[in-house]
Amino acid sequence: MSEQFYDIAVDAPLDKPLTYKSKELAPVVGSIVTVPLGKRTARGVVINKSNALENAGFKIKEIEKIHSEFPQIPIKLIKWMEWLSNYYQYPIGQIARLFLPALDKKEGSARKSPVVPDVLSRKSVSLNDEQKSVVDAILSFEGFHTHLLWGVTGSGKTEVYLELLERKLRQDEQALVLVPEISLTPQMIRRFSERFGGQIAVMHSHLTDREKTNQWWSIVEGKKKILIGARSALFCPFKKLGLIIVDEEHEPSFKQDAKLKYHGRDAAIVLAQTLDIPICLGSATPSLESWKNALEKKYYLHKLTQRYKGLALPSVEIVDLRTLDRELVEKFVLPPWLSPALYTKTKERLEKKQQVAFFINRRGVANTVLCRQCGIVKMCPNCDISLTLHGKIHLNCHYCEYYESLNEHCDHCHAGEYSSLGAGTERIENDLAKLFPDARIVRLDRDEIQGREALTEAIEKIENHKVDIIIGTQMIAKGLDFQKLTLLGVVLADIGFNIPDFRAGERNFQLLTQVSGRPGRHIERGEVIIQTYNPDHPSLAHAQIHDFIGFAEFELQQRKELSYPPFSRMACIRIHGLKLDSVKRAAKKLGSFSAGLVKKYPQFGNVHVLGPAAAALPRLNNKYRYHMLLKSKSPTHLRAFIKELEKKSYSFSGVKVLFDVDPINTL
DNA sequence: AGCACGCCGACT
DNA sequence: GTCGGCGTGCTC
Repeated sequence: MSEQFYDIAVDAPLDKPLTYKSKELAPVVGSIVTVPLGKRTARGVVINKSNALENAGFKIKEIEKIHSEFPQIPIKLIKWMEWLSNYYQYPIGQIARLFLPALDKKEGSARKSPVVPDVLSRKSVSLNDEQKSVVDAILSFEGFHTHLLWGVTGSGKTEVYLELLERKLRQDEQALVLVPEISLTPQMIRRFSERFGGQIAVMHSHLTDREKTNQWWSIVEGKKKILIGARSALFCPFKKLGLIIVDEEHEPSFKQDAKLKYHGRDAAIVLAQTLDIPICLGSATPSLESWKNALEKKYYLHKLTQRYKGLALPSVEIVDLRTLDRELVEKFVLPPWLSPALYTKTKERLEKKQQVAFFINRRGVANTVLCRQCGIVKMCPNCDISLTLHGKIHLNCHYCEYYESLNEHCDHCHAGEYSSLGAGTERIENDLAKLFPDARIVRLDRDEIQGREALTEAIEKIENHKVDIIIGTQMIAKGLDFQKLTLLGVVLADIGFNIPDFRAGERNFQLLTQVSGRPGRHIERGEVIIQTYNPDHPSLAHAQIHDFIGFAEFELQQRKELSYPPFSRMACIRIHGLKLDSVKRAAKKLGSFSAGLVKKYPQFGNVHVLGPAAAALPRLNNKYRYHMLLKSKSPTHLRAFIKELEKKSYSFSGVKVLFDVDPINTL
């Protein structure tokens, strides 16, 4: 047998595959191998037969071993891997590793509790006409198409998913259902098992290595047909994948923020394209990226408009905190965060023995500053992003270098005093306990509820009506459905839309829409009260009338004017290191290097460089952090630009430069 | 990511 | 003297 060369993606942070040779072993593209690497060995995937010659300037080593216990990675998945590596600027060998299970194969031993519950009942669900026609429409296409399923809360997106899965299974194909990690509750897995019995596998980060390995093999060998998982489930090499569903496609948590910083939804779309299979994105409040694609007919839009049992959506009332009735506030002795309207309604509901929830959006930990009198928020004049308060008087923009110090009185009305936003759950709990001494209160937030059992316990208490008032953060926004809950108060909506991010409005709309779907799903029409200092904020006004289309239209116009995504692509360059001055110096050098690129090459003329500036958290884990944002209408040029910066980035000692393409978190 | 090499402080 | 701290550089 003659000697043959192979390009192998080895498990090391190298920017390209390495070349190895072999005489006796006959690996093929996709084989998992062990190769010598320096003074050690490493695993890798054969990604090419190479025509390299022996005199390439380095010594070509021999492949040590082929792992025939693993199936070969299909060529299409290798293509996808190459796309990921190229697009997200991450070493291909470290992507290859993600395809392999952590442990050796072993047949399932008796375990504590099965990952997927043993449910036998094959519940068949009947679809309404709208759902049926959506399923038919989606399945009428052959090969790769992206479908956007837009359905209001309670319109039965899951039924559509179940039917799509059923039909795919009949064709003897497998399917992948991607969901945000938080949605992967035992309740939701049960819902799928009730329909598909033992054909379900599950994959998420809370499983043990043994559990993950077993689930992995059950899909790879085709014993299980449907994999429900968080984004990491994308890396399972299916035997015969025929459909991908991405539920809650707008969820920012689909973006991984460490290592390979991929977006689960976007990577799924490219995977579907590579495999030439359909993909269905679902949401009640689609991301503007997806919505724009649907408007431009790049995605097929399918609508679900009818709610289950014809229940009306809750009424939403907006309370303007700037113009409270002082007399009433004093009469009831209310804390400053509580309006007479919300207080009175709460009282009414409690007297009717119904439940009331108080929602606090605590995401805005970054302190935004606003005038108590006129409600105007301090904004950056360059970026149209709210400024962030540091210490007592320092106002910084996190997108550019803009800085100012805070004046005593409002720059706009010259009368009101500034105050920074933030009212903790604990404070609210204490105040409510005083106002309603007989009410039983439960608090659901990260501090109070740790782990799945605590949450399940709290939910049971609420379901059995052992609780009258629920105080919670995002935790109560997600999919919870309580019989007796008829009133929900959003304590301070402003925290949500003033975080320093151009997507703040979008997130806020999504969140308000989501919480507004909670109350009144059973006994009577629900009611939502939103307290705010900015009653005219567009995300609020549209959420009030459950108007996604109107919101999207407005927001897209804004994004277009400021050329933010989806009208451009962004990349965040993160620069960090232990010494402030070397980080600063590296950041400055990268900044001027970037400016040079823009000037020198006409193709980079459409790349806009913002910063470099100190990151919102300027020191994290003992490391100083700077960042720089790139914005461009052309993804191709942006990628080429990043490649140039990457080459340059090796020249700084003691400083690390990381690339985040399509960043979700720019803090 | 590993692993080795190399250049400084502090300890038998 | 040398043991070991971790900054730096390389891996087909």
